[in-house]
Amino acid sequence: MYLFNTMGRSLQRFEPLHDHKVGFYGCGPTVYNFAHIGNLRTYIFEDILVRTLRRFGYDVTHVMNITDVGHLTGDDDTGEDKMVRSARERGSSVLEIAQFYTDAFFVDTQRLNINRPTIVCKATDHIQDMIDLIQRIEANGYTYFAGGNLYFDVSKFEHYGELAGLQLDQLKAGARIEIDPNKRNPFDFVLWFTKSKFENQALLWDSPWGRGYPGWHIECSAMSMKYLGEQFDIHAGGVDHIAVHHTNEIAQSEAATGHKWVNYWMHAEFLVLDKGKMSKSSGSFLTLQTLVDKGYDPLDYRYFCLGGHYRSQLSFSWEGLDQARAARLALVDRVVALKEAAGQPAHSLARPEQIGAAAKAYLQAFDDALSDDLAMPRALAQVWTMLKDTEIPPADALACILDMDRVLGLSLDAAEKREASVDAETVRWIEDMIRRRAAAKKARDYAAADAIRNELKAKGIQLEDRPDGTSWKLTN
RNA sequence: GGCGCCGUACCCAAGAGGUAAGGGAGAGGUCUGCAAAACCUUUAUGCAUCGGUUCGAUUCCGAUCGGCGCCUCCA
Repeated sequence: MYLFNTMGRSLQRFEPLHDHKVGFYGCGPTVYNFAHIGNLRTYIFEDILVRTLRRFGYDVTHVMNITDVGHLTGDDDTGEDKMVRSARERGSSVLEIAQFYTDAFFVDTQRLNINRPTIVCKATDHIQDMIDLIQRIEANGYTYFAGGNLYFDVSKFEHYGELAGLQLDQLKAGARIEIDPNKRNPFDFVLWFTKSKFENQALLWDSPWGRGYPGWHIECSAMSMKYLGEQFDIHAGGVDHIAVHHTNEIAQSEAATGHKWVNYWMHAEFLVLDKGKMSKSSGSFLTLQTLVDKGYDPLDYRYFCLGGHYRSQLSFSWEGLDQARAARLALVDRVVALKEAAGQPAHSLARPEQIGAAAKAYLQAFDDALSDDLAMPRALAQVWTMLKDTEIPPADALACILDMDRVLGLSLDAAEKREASVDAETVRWIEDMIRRRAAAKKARDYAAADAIRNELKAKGIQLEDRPDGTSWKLTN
């Protein structure tokens, strides 16, 4: 398969370090607030990546960090501060707050059918690993101590900025922020703080450089190497990480080990609103729960994300989400219909390799799209074209779509008539109404018949007259 | 100031140097007492604008306009 590697900005054939094993590290959430749907887009992308790699036979070890140290108390946004404050008043610790948002994060990802990473690791559980790594960097001569903090000296690292295409002399340092006067070079960054820039840094640890806390980039270097080795295959995150976070991770990691660290860098583009990216400061902070509260299924949002390529900005709108929901429900209906037509339970279906040639061609096209840098929109197009191909027997189509869903992650195997959830009493009532309407129709009293139909429709029940009688369904 | 991305039908969104996937929405039709559903058909001679390269560009190059991102924690 081919993946777009930010390092080199090109499509590259994916060759894992070790045979069929893939070491994958995805930057996880900073747990001082709820994740918003823009954040979630990136995790959906990573989920698609992992599912695709596994589909193609790789044994993936997926590591994700939980950043529960750093700027937890430095967040001066107003939104959720009361959360922190009330927790403190109740005697809760910052770590308990972190745990709260970590739990919330995994509730969201689970609702989106995002597979849990193989290893989830918290920064605060790995302080010693970070200290050990910093000492290696220090021993190799890449650091200096100033103003109470230990800095990484970017001028010592020859390839600094390669990932982002940065040329230090051309950057306008401090364009948007004041330069730390302790830095020799504006792009130097802190490995270990003893002088907090926040007044009440809550978490402190002893270290060779004094009591303090780690810099913001070191945790990813330390934890990824701990679980995946000093060199591994893929590292992913949002595009915003390219210039600073990942650039600094590379510098410190390779300064410590003296060799290449990561082979493939992948970055997901932003979900954008009319006015730009989603952020707290602009007041456009939508959580998955907000969508649920408005009546959407989390998978509507997953489907929405599947509609755009991960390397393109995706514009969010309620209209767009409505369209995704309509498409997803149509897909589910289709699968339900196929199940009935195929007349057999899903588990007894043909395995992919036993599917007929016609359907198999679509499966191949689907895989081809995935292997071309995860071209989900094209893969989705194959899904629909296959489903509308009348040449394909229902059983084949069903086996095919369920196999595709191993990557789509839309829970199509669980698709069933939503009508099954209606309670028995209501069903009896509906059936009674249908009988009364049938009688009215027989008497050619269409006004009465239509009145019954309208009454049901007002309750969200749609009647459908078929050659073999009248059936009903819930309206979308 | 530096770096980068994008501008495709009513909406979302693929794509490709050789004549525009898919979904949503809309329209027409079949069916129906009428609907609904389903199915069929259909909706960009056109891909921001202006130049250039080419037998040929929307796809390559340049300029312009517009939008967005990064250079600060940030998905």
